[in-house]
Amino acid sequence: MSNVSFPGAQTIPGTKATLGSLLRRPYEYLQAKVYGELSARGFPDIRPAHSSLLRYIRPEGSRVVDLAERAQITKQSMAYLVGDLEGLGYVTVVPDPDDGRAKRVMLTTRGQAVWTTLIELSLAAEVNCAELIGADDMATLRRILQNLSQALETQGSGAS
Amino acid sequence: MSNVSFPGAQTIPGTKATLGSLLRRPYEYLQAKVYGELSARGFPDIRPAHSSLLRYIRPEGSRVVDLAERAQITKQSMAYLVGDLEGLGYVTVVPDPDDGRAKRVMLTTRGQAVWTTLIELSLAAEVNCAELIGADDMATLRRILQNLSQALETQGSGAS
DNA sequence: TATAAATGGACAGATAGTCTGTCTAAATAA
DNA sequence: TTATTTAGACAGACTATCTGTCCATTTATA
Repeated sequence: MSNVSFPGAQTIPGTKATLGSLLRRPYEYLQAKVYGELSARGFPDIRPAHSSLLRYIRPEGSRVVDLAERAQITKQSMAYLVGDLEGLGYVTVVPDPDDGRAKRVMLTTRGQAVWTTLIELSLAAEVNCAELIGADDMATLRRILQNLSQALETQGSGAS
Repeated sequence: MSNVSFPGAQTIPGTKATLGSLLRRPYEYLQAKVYGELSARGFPDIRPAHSSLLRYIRPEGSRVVDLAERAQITKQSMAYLVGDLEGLGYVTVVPDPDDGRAKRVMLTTRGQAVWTTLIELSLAAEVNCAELIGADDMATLRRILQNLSQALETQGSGAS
C-alpha cells in the first residue's frame, strides 16, 4: 500500500549519478510516503511546508523568530505558516510572558497528535527502508550521514 | 569561501534525528553550494527549479511531456520552466521532425555550458564532502544510497 | 533616567513554481 | 472515416517563499 512511484533514472548515458541525486531520491520518497500516510491518518491538511514549523517547535512553545531561524526561512514566511496552522487548529499563539513584543506558538492537542504521528510515520518509513537494504547498511548509512551533517555544520560556521 | 550556513540541530531532546532529516541536511547543503557557485561562475539566473529540466534533458533534445514525466511534475509546470529557460537563452524549442504535435527542447551552447558546469560543481561538492568523512565512507555512502534508490524504485513500480 | 538602538512581530506587495481545467491540432486506433 | 489519444497552449488559481516598511517593546548607553 501507499504506492509511491519513482522518477526516471539516468539522464545522459555514461554519467554517474551525483551525490545530490542519490540523496534526493530517497528523501523525496520518504516525504511522499510520510505525508501520504499522514493524510490517510486523518491529517489531510498538513503539507510538507508545515514541517518547517513542526520540526522545530518545542513543547514549551516557540517564538516566531526562533522557529524561522531554525528552519532557515524569514520570519515573515514562518509567520505565514503559523497563521496557516493556527487557522487549521494545529497551533495557538499566546503572548510571551517574558517579553511584551513576543508571542509563543504552541501546539494544540491536535497539533501534538500530528507531531507524534509524523515521528511515528517517519520511523515506520525508515524501518521499511531498512528492510530493503538490511539493518547493517541502514546503521552504516545513519552513521555516515550523521558524520557528514556534523562535519558540514562545523565547516559552515567555522573555518574558511 | 562559499560559506553555506547550517540550520539548527535538534528539536525535542531525546528524539533521534529522522532518516529524512539526515538526508535533507547534506542535500540542502549541496544544493546551496552548487547553485551559489554556479552564480559566481556566470550563471546567476539559473535557479534550483531549473534543475528539473536540466537534469533530464537529453543531448538530442527532449519533448516537454517526457521531461515532465521524468521530473515528476505536470507538463504545464515543465512548459513554464522551458519558457523561462528559453527566455534566458539556455534552451531553444524546435518542431519535432517525427511528430507534428510535438516540439523538441534543446540546450543552446550556453545551456550546454551550464549543464557541464553543474556536473562539475556537483562533483567538486562531492569531493569536498569526501574530504570531510573520508573516501571510504563516501564510497560506502554511495553504494548504500544506490542500493536504496534501486530498491525503492522496484518497490514503487512493482509489488504491493 | 532619558534617549538611542535592537528586536519581535505585523502588514503590504511581489514573485516563483506549482497545480487544475479547458482547448486545439495532430497522430493513432477502431 | 471517425473516434480516441496525445502533445502542447492558454487561463486562472494557489502555496510558499521573498523584500520592504512599520510599530511596539525591550535593552543598552550617554
